[in-house]
Amino acid sequence: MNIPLSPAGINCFTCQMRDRTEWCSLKDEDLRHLNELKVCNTYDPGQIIFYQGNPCLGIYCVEAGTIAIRKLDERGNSALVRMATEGQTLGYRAFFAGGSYAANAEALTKTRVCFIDKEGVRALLERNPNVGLAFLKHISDDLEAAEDARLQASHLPVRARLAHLLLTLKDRFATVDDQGNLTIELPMARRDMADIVGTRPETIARTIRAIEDDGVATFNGRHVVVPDLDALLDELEAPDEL
Amino acid sequence: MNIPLSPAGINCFTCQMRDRTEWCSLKDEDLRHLNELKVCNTYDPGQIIFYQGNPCLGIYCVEAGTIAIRKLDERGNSALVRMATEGQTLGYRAFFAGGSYAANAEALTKTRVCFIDKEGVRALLERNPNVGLAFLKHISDDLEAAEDARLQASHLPVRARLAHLLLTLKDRFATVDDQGNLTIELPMARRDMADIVGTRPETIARTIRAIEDDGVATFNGRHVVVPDLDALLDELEAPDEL
DNA sequence: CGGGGGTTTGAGTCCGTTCAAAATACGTGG
DNA sequence: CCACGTATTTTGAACGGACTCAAACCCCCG
Repeated sequence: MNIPLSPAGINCFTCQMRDRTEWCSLKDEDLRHLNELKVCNTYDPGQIIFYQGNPCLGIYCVEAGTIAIRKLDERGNSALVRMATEGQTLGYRAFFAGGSYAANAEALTKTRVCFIDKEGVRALLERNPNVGLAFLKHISDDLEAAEDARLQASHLPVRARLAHLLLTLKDRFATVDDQGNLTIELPMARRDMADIVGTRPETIARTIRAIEDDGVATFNGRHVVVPDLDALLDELEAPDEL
Repeated sequence: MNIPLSPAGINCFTCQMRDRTEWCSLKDEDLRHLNELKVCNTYDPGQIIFYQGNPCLGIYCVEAGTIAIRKLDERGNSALVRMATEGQTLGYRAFFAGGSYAANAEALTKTRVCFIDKEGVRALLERNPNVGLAFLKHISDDLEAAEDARLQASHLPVRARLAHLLLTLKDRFATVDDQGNLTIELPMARRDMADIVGTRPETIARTIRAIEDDGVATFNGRHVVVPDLDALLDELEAPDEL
């Protein structure tokens, strides 16, 4: 297969993503240090970057591609906790809590990831307190998102939650086609959408059907066309207005 | 009413809870600083310590009592995000994310809380890097708990989730009665249990009924007797075994 | 061209909700 | 200490959304 990602030998100094990461406050010496510590790897779709239950050996920095954080329970139920794209960091929760990873990280697309080993992270945290603050902010945001998701899941019907997912994906995967329609290229299978919304694939299929019947969006495999964004926005309200 | 809480003028040096908080690594000079910064307050049941949507002015440290963190959505639905008791810190999520509080904090019992203002927290963070690490650990644990709760909520029936809640409350509110039975004194109303489990009060009532009929526990207002802990533990499994 | 996984559809069931009313607990003032 | 009004909890009946089980379908790939 050909290489959509630039060759290895990535350099933190020239990394386009750095400003969006926790490392954005690092300068000169510290940045040089990070650059030496990190180890780069590429993954194909479907490959697992780290496994739920494995001890945390360090943290990962996504340079390119899309990754799914998927959590499994004892009986094989799974939930897609979150998705990570360029500039995001993975595995920090386990690192700070000091235990094992609580979820799998699975590449959805071709992906390039930098790994920074535990000791290295610790060293950088010591050298630059801003790194710690950046992580605190990041985790705080995640926590709020997780709690919001819980509220949503228990009070909104599947249809509203699916609409919410589409709007989330829009920010990262949408383009505008020749007719001026909004189109979204879904980065995941129906199964994954079910996991993320907290339901079954059958229900996702039926809900998609219902949304199409109402003319809010048209689904064609992973290709979604949204003629009127407002109509999709309206789906977010719970079924009570007048 | 009489005074279950000792008089004001609390001192961080003698605070029994300090070892359990993020401040456990503070020594001498820093601790003195914290002691001067903090402002103590007492609250009666039902009083709000801070409001969802209000800007974060600092963080709170619970010295005695039980507090409910309750989140409301636009339509008046509420969910009990978590409960906080002695030694826990509140409001740190908003502090680090830099925005407003994402939930109400409401005293469930008589409560004494110390407030540390934003600037003060910042100063302590700078003086002692361990404080930041302690917060990172704390938030990481919260994040995992929140994500677990989400998985639970979408895959387990109400009955299992209620059992889970009872087991959580056991750690903090259970005693053993004269016959050797485990008894739990619930710190909240049915309404709150519904919120925490993510359902309606009616369903909680019915589920309690079902649990009683099966002899797993006996409810009498807020007084719960559990004759056999194992039976309660069994409720956690999903309804599939043989 | 023949699998094989993922997706869609269908029918039936169950769990939890809604709406409404009865019962109980609680706090207040007489 | 009791009576009363209010709020919470419990119960009932009917409805509905999502699940389960199972079969048909589709698309991709070898």
